[in-house]
Amino acid sequence: MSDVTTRERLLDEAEELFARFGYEAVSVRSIAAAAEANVAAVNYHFGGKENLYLEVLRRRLEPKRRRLLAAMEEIESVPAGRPRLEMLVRSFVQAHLEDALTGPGGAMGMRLISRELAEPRQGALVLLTDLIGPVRRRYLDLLSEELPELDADALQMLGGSIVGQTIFFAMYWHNLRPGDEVGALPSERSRTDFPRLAETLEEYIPMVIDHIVRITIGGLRSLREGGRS
Amino acid sequence: MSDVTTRERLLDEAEELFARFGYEAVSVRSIAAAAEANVAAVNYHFGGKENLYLEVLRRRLEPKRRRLLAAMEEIESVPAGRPRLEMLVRSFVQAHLEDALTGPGGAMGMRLISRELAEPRQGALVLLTDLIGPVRRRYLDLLSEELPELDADALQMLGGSIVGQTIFFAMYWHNLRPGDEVGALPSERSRTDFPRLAETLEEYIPMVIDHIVRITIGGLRSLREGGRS
DNA sequence: GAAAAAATCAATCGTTTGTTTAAAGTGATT
DNA sequence: AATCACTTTAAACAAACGATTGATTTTTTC
Repeated sequence: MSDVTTRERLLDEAEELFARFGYEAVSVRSIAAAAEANVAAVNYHFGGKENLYLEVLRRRLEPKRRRLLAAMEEIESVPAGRPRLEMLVRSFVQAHLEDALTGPGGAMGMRLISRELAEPRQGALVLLTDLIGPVRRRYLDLLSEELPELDADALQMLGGSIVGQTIFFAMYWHNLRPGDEVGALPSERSRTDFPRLAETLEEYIPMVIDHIVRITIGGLRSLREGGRS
Repeated sequence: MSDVTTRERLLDEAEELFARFGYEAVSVRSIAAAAEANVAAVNYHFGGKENLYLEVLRRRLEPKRRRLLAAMEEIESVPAGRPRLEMLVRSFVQAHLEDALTGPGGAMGMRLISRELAEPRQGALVLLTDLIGPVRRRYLDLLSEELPELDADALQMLGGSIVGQTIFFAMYWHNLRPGDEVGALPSERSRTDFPRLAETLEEYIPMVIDHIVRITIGGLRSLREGGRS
């Protein structure tokens, strides 16, 4: 039939389904059906539903990891200073958000991650921290180099602010932004009065990146000044 | 047996289970068992699993809504200016985070909400926007009054920054912060090298509130200045 | 205290779940 | 053409799922 292997089709369809409905809500049968494969194919190729999920997660996380590492190496070649600090924040947000553009199913990666944060699965969270953990440590080291006056806790919280905003705006695009409900009546559409903010991901992403960078850099300034706001 | 009704026990246990494992992963049977009730009790009192979930959600959302409304009315009695702006941000973060302290099962509310953001259920998201939506609109109006130079999109994004950080730090406490795995070996414990940041919620919450407020107010300043950086 | 209403119970309904089995199919190597 | 490892297949498995039934118990109402 098609030239892509059953294994790959399973991964692709599983990713989409897992991202849309969550691990528990997706049955092995629905994955197999979407991939036009036999029910047993999941167990044959991956050894179970759980392993398939982990493989889906790993496949999405690995390029993100590499992208972050590449961005950090590029930054390390830049002399210290405020532009470097801004580059650091920007490249981090960019690396996460731009994944939503790469490839057809790329938009699913962030959903998977945000879901994993809200509903940590035994083993999946370990995989996540194992893959991303070292990058995160190195990133914090770079941040620390740039902001020696902040202690470990303050750095961690700064990182949390960046990650939190990034994940939220990713979730906003996928889950909160109105107007994409297929088959919805125009009256039902946009029953939430959230603004759409942007029409395409291509405009949304730089918009969000600029916003987060500006908030964070500005917030950082008041963090360094130390005093009451 | 106990003086609390079966209905209430079902709500309590369902909340805990839903928050910990997600809607799909929790069976009606496990809820009934935890509440020491019959399997049919869920259908008798709520008319199905889905309705029980919605009721759990509503019960958590309602006090949060009232708290936010009360906070806003208090703020409206304060003259405009920067302290009022900071109050606005602070009270919002506080209202969300402090819910994690009120009552025995209060910590579950935020988990439910963050999960709902990552995995929006048909109908549950409607409930959420119906209950929170009007409050949000009023909050944005207050923000707009304070920041007339920002357009609707910028205000929405500012709100996203606040919500994103708040939710992340709530999830961090529950899901990422190491050290609370019951029955875990000391070696398995804190396999993630995330800092604990605080030992109790009582110290964690003001710490996070201060951080978010500082970041946001500082970031806002650079947002108002408009120019680069 | 009898009648009515509300709540709880064990038992069971028809489906669906993830996984396993053994047989059949496939394409390359010998 | 035979052997081989690899893949796909239909069928079946026990277990668990949400929901329902009709009988029984508890509580309320008059």
